Amino acid sequence: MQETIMIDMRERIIEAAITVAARWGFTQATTKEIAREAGCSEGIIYHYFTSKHELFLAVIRENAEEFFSQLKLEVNAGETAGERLERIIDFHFHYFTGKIHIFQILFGKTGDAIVPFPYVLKTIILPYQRFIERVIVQGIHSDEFHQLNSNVLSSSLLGMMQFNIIKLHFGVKDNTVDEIKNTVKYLIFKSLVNKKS
Amino acid sequence: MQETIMIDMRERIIEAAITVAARWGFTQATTKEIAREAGCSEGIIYHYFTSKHELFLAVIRENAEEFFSQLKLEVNAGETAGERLERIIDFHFHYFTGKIHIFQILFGKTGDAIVPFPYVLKTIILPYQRFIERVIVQGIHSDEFHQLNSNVLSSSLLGMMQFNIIKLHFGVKDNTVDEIKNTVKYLIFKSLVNKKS
Amino acid sequence: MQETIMIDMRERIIEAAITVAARWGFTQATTKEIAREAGCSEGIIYHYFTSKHELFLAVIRENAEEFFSQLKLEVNAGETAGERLERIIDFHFHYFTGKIHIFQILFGKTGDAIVPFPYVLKTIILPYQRFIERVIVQGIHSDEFHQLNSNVLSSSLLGMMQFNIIKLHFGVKDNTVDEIKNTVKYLIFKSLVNKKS
Amino acid sequence: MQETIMIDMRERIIEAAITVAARWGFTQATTKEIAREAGCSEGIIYHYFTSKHELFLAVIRENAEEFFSQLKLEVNAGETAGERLERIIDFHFHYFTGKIHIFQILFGKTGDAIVPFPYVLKTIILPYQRFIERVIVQGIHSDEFHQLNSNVLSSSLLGMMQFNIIKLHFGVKDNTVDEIKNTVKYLIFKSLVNKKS
DNA sequence: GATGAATGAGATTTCATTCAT
DNA sequence: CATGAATGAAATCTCATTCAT
Repeated sequence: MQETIMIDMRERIIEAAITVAARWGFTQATTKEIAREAGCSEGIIYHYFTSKHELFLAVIRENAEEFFSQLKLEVNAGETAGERLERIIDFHFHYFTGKIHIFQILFGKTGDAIVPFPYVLKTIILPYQRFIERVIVQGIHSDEFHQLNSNVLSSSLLGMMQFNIIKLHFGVKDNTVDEIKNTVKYLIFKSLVNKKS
Repeated sequence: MQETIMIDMRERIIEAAITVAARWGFTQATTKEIAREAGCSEGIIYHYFTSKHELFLAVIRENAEEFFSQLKLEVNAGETAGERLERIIDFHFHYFTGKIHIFQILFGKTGDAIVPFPYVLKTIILPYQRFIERVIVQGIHSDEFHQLNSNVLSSSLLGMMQFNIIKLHFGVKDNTVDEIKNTVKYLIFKSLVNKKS
Repeated sequence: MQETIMIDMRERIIEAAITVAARWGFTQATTKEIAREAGCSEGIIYHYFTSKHELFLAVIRENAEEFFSQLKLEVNAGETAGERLERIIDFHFHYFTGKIHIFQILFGKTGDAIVPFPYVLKTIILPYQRFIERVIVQGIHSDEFHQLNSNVLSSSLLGMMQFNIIKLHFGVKDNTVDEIKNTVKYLIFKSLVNKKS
Repeated sequence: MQETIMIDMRERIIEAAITVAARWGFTQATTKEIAREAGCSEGIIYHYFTSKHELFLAVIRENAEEFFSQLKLEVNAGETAGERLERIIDFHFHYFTGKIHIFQILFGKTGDAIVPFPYVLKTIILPYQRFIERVIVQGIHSDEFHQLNSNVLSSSLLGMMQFNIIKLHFGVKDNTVDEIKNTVKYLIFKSLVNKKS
């Protein structure tokens, strides 16, 4: 009857799966709960996905695609390595403080019987880290940045952003998003950037 | 029968619970599996703990106590704030690359139906972060460190250490533990330390 | 659109039902699978048949009719009881080594929640056995055959033909069809036929 | 409370499984129904068997063992091939008209999704047929029997016995067990036995 | 203390059948 | 006529917890 109810059931199931999984993880997300959240029967889930496992692989795949395409669009608008790195930080905080559900799914858990962490690490987190690393390497080559361990640096940047966002997500409001962003940027650029530039 | 086998069944159950939970999380750790790992019956678990939930609260509590007492012992041996911060980093990598099971339990998962993340955050992660923060604040007061946001800084340090350890734990050997430690220390001290000191 | 594709959807569903049911029985034959095999939607099945149960009753009824009409045509061409009995054996092996799926439907699946065995027994198997029995009785009356228990004899003939065909159907090629037929005929006629005839 | 209720749960589940499967086959035999028949909870089935499939494999294995050991005991008491063959027929009718459930499981269906017919054929029916065949071959070698196709003969004997028993099992009382046995024996021995012997 | 058989609630998955289009 | 999305009941299987021994 209502227009909103009529929109693509497959999409609604995926949205519901994210919402429910964000609470306690993939395994704890029951099909019953997902169906309730999506406002449909449990059976219909199996019309669109062959199993709960397939459903979550689809959730991850489709959200990862969206994340990376937005990330690249945003970051490539920067010209220097410094600008790009700053855009990465801005985008990360914008994305994960806005769409909090997806953050949970993509970065929040180290493993689950349904979607093992190694899979998430390989398909999402490491590609993201390496994307950041490439920006740092560019900066080093162009002499914009110091010769530092770009791999550990990019991993560290990701780690610090994540941890601060988790705190926010669980209601620990020690700082505003801007305060966090500024300190993170200071930390990174203080080490990386050549005095003159 | 044998004395060595008899020593503290309670302890053996806790150890087994850690081992099993390290694999896929608290919920996926079944009592059957824990009993098998501990070499006892399922029933006896309920003699020592009122429920699976209680068992894991005990696991967390007792490991947290051990972690914090070791941490303090190690860190307080440092005299200046700089020394103490360095000892924190050394201890963190030593502890979590060695006792990998506990790392998983304490820091690895953002939530679980059995042991909700907010509980872990409140009882373990935030106290740890605030312990680090106090060291930084000391350094600022003693003019050893710059006037920076100590809260974000300590959170960031925790986040970057964690992320690099997760990578190691899941077999991504981009760097040695020493390379990681050195870069993390450089990153932190470059921002914090006054030129003169 | 194409005429050839359109010809008798009902017939196509019945054919598909036989093929699918021959695999694992009536209950295991899902409407989804039948629809796939027939190249139509699941819904249309319910336009031609009120239920899956009705569909299989129709499958059995219509195939039984065809079988019996061919059987009678073939057998009645024989003049003596001996000739007729031989024609029954020839026809049975000819028909069921060709139409192996129908054999499975009519004789192979002895009972199922969808089409109970007593129904199959009453509507197909016993009428067939009694048809054979009547031929034997004729032979006895005409003094062509010995005075033997025609009921057990006809049942036995049916049983031995069935068992040998099942073996063939499941790939046990101990003998050729001709070897089987010859031995079965020898067995039956050795007992039945009067020395003189 | 009652003594009969206390006997081995595993055995009770197996007995119940046979009873229930005898009705509509393995697939139709639900764990709920088996539990009801055994007077226990559904869960306990999985304490003794890893799956419904395993349960039925155990049912088949254990009954087959019992059947073959009884068969051999009985048959080997016969001295000549003729005596042995007669004992096979007697035993078959005794066994399958008495323990009707097992007959259903072992010989009644050409296939089921849970226990595929090829498995039953290979592990039970063909070994049985070949056991009969060896007796016939012995008789041929000892010149007791005619030179006939022992394979088709043994298969046919099995087929005719089976078919007559199925009729009895489903209440078609055209003949008594003794009438059937006598006619089957006449049929077989008339063809096989040398005039003189 | 210790065992492990037994329970029962709940999870995933299947599928005949219906119904809006 | 024809489609296939949607439903809901039921089936298999899991597992924390209890309890007689």
